[in-house]
Amino acid sequence: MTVIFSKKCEYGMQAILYLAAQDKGTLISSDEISKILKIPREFISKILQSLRESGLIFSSKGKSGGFGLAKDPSRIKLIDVVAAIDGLDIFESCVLGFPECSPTHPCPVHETWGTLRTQTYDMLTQETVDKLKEKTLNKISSL
Amino acid sequence: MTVIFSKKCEYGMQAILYLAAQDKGTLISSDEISKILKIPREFISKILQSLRESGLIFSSKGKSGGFGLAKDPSRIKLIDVVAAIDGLDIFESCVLGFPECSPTHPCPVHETWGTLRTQTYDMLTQETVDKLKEKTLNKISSL
DNA sequence: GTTTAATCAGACAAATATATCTGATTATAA
DNA sequence: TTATAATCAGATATATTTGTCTGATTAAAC
Repeated sequence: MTVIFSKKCEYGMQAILYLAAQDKGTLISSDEISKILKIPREFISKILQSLRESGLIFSSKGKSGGFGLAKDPSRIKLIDVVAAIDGLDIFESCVLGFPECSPTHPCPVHETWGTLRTQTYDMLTQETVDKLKEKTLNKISSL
Repeated sequence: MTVIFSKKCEYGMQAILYLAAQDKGTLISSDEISKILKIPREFISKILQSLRESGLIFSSKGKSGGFGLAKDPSRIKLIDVVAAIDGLDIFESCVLGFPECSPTHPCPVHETWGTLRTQTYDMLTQETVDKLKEKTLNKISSL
């Protein structure tokens, strides 16, 4: 096994990209997200709830309710979803699993890994969901 | 939760680096590795067995037995340990968890992620355990 | 030869991640 | 006002990862 992000986080990113790909103001039900993205209904439902608690999306209850982005898509970054679901530990802890890996007690790959990690973090910080809208629509259309 | 490599894989890399940091020809017991690296005895034992099956290290049974590198440290790369324990799926599957993420059906971050992934793969391929010996000795001395 | 210290093998246990079930609550639509 | 379709909440179930236990096997040391 090797994972970058948990399933929850992957699904969360897919879902938020899906919401960002909709026309502004439209509400999407968890059922639709589940069907389109092929994610277990109850599972994505939980994930959407936690994204709502994190303030990235909002929800409307009752018939014809659903989910939508809670703020402007230019202000929602992939790293926000990662931070909300998986947390940012991965960007601080040692890739070899050594305890107390730091500049003063570096692991054997401390610097080289640090560079890659920073680049990854930057990428996730620069990628806002609106920048990815076109590509998301493209991907969705092939699902 | 966010993981790059599994605990098994992290421990495996630590252990093989530890073996590579020893004088050539010396055998190290799983008990020593367990104590120095603070890894549960029986757990690292299993991991060492699987690394032996993969041909990266060898073992000698009986009193004064133990483990050592099975080939020249200049020929053992970190990616070998990853391949043996976690497998290389991470370098092929979609970071957003989309099925069939490919150049013809790319996910929204397909290219940018691909670049980072390749760099990571290259790093793990270039880092042989002998190149890391000095740094490993340094780290070990602080454990 | 007997003791000792190591690997080896397989079952078992605990913790975590993933997924499902049940039913309550809410708000729209008929 | 009733039926419907949605979110919400908490408990439960399954799968995977991580870690432990027991004992067999092996080979060096005494």
